Amino acid sequence: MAYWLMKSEPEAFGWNDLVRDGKTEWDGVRNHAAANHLRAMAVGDEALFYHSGKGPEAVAVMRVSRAARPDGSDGNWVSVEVVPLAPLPAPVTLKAMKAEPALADLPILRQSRLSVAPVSDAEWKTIQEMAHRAKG
DNA sequence: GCCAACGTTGGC
DNA sequence: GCCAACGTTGGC
Repeated sequence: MAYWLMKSEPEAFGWNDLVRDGKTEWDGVRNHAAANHLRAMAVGDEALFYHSGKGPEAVAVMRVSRAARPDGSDGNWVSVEVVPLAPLPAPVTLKAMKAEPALADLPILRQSRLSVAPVSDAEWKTIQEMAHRAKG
């Protein structure tokens, strides 16, 4: 199973919206690198829901419930379906991630505009631990 | 094929 | 609100 991180502006579509809807089509990705990550997702993979914009932070975990398929737009863009799993015990802020040496290679820290990115097993574990620690 | 101009995203 | 990073477009 692979891990991912997916960004959305909460004003447009946030974690609460996903919980309310029960599932969502993760579409609108118009960046080839990010789209390739969507294509690499398998059902059962888990992804951090990351709120971009003001006070950027990872807030929850969701699960990929359907692999990538064409999203119906022009071109070869794809979407996946995701379902909510659970909120993190406490949000993990971008600031905290930047301050954590174990996350130095996290793709979103190296390329802030990448909206869908892989997270390694070790990085995932680190972020989970940070979330538990932040809860206190 | 190169590069300047422009638009978008996202952090601060 | 501003700016940096990045991608795309269009002129040459």
